[in-house]
Amino acid sequence: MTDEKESRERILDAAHTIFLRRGTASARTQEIADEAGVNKALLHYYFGSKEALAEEIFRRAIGDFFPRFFAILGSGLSLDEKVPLVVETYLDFLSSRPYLPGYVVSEMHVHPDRIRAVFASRGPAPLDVLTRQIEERVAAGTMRHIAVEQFVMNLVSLIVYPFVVRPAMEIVLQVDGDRFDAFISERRRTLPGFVLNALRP
Amino acid sequence: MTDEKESRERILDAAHTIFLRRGTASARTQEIADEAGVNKALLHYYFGSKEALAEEIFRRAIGDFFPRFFAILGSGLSLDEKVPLVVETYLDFLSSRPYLPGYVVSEMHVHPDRIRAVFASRGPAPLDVLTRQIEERVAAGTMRHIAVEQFVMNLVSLIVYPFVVRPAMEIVLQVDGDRFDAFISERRRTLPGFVLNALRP
DNA sequence: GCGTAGTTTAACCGTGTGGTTAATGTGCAA
DNA sequence: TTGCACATTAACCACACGGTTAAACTACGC
Repeated sequence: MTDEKESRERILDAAHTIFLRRGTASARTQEIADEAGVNKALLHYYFGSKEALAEEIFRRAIGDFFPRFFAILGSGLSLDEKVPLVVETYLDFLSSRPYLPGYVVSEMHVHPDRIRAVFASRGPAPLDVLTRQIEERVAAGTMRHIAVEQFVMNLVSLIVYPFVVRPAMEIVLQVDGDRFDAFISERRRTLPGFVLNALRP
Repeated sequence: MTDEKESRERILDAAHTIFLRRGTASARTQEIADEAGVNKALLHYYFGSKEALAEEIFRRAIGDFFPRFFAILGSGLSLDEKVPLVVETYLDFLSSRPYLPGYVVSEMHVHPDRIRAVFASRGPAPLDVLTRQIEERVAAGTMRHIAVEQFVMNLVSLIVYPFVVRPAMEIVLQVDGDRFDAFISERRRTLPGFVLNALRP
């Protein structure tokens, strides 16, 4: 074929779609091949096995996740600027990728080894800038003390968790996408204040 | 056999163990049968299909989750008592069930329909008590306004999320269980203050 | 036009898996 | 002791699935 996009790329895109929707274990190589408009054998020609393809997709999915998050947290912005920016950026990012969080969680639950493989290449999270900012504020008496890891975990939890339980949310709130979006919009407004306020002395 | 526990119970226990560890799709009925010390056919004798068994396990897993949470939230305790109690209870609950959150998320991601089935039997979450308590405080000027759903979501996020990403946590923090436990202990201490503080006017 | 290396396909293959079957075991009521 | 319903098993089965193979198709340098 060699049509428009290269077959290899098309297979990757298709794999992404199918793996994220069905979960790796329930995804069928045939369905991926179909989605890519390609013979199933071609998929093995390029990637060797379903397993290898799955790892590639997982690496990409995670690669999207963390860097942009820690880029903001590690930047020179002040805390008061950082928190809203992280909230806004991350909520937008996740809003446009409904299947991503559930997929990542499922995958890391069954294949914790894969996380290790991904994190082996990048270093550990660079939190020194943030640490210093917190310490300064604490010293200045404008903020309660909190361990950096706890701070980051709180921030990430508040941002990501609703997407992780989105399927349940939509049923509990009796909604389809629209009301969920509204729910997230409200979080965009309120979360920064919530987090910053929580640490006032 | 009819040994000690009834076979049916033993199969359920085994299924719970295997499904939670491997994820439903990757779990093998043979492995469940082995774990239960039982012939594979017996499992079909009692439950008809792997699918049916999986639904039963999911229903139980979720059944453990929500009721005890909303029981506390709906109780007559004051907000200042409720929040710490929820944090404490829920963190303990999850600490002793490491695979539960990941399993539930995976499962609802691939089978959103199952959630609907479970929530059809119980009603929607009873949040009226909590709503009133928030309104009273807001009226008294001792609390910022916040929508109940947002309040609950924030609370649950902060409590559950670390367990959901536990496999990644343990790699990022370069730890096995002990340091994760310490991390959670610190949350038990700090979360109630964090949440309550966040809503001061 | 021809050779060659890289793509792509149709047709297979082995097997792991969920599920079935028919026979045997077990306890208990009459 | 027999009859009967429930419980349990060993041996099968069909087939969906991941993976293979050998041949054909393309493009491109010479």
